[in-house]
Amino acid sequence: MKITSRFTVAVHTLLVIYTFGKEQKVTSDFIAASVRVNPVVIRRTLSSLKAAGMIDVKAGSGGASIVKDLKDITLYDVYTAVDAGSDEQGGLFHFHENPNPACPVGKNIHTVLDGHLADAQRAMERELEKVTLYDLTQDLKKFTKFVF
Amino acid sequence: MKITSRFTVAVHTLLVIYTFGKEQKVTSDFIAASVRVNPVVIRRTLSSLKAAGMIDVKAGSGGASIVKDLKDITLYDVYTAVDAGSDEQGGLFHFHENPNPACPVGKNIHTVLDGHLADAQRAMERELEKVTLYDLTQDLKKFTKFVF
DNA sequence: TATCGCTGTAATTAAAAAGATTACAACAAA
DNA sequence: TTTGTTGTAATCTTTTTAATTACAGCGATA
Repeated sequence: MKITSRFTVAVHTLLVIYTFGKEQKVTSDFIAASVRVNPVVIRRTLSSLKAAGMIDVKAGSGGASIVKDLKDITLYDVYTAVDAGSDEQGGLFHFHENPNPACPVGKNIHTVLDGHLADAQRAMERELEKVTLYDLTQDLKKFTKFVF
Repeated sequence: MKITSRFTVAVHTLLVIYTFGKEQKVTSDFIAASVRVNPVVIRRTLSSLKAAGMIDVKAGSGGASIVKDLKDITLYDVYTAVDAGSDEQGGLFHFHENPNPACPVGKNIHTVLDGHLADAQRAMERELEKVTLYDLTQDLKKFTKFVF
C-alpha cells in the first residue's frame, strides 16, 4: 500500500470542517475548493471518515460536522480510515511476487524479509499515532491568528 | 516516493550474489531466474548497487561480486541505493498538490503537516537501518542448512 | 408536495507510474 | 573474431490513481 494523497486530502478535509464548521454549512464543493480536487473525491473522503465515526454528513440538506473529539483522532486513524484496503495485503512495501521456489534464496526471501518490512511500517505508523488532529488545529492557529 | 519492488529485488539480488558468488559466475540472467523478473530489471538494479559501492560488475565477461562488508550494508542503504530519486521530492507520502492559497487551511496545510510526515518517514527509515545484509544471510542459513 | 441543493455511488475516462520487453552497442575473454 | 555478457535507450503494457460524468435519493423549505 503506497500512501496516496487520500490521506493528506482527508486531513485537509477535517481541518476545513473544523475551521469553518461553526460559521457555515461545509459542503463537499466548499471543501473541494480549498483542497482543489474534484468534489467527488471529497465525497468519497467524507464517506470514509463518516464510516470511521469521525464526522457526520447530512445527506440532502448537506454539510459535514465533526462528531469525535479531535484529541482522540490521530493521523494514524485518518490514514487507516481512508487508505485501508487500498492495497490487498496492507503492506507499505511492494514485494516482487514470484521468487523462484527452486532457489534457496527465492524460496526464503519472504521469510527473512517480511518481518523487517513489517517492523519498518509499524515504526512509521507509530509516529503517525503521536499526532492528533487537535495538535494540527493548534499549529494552524499559530499561522492564522494574524490573518483574522 | 512510494516504495517499489526495486527495493526487495535489490535485497534479493545481493543475497543471490552472496549465496552463489563463490561457486559460480553470477550473471543478470542467473539472478533474474531466482527473482523471476526480466534480466534488464536486474541489470538496472546491479547498476545502482554498483554506483553505491556495494558490488562490482564485470562488463563483457560478466558476473557480479560483493565488494563491501555485508555488516556495513543496511536495508536502508539498499533502499536509498535503488529507490533514491524514484520520486522527485523524496517523500513517502503523496501530497495533494494545489491547495487553495486563498483559504487559511489550504494556505497552511503543508506547513502543519510536512514535518510530521517527514518524522514518520524517518521512523521507518531508522528501522531499516537496524538490519544489515549480514543479518539476513544468517537468517537465510537457518532455513537452508537442512537443504544443503 | 414540488423544488432545490446536496450527498452517495457507480461507471467511465484520463493520467501517471512502474515494469516488462526489445534492441543493440560496447566490452572482455577465450 | 566469436561468444556471452553488460549498459542503456526506447517503447510497450499493465497497474494504479485521480478526474469526471451521470444520476438516483435525501431533506429542508417554500
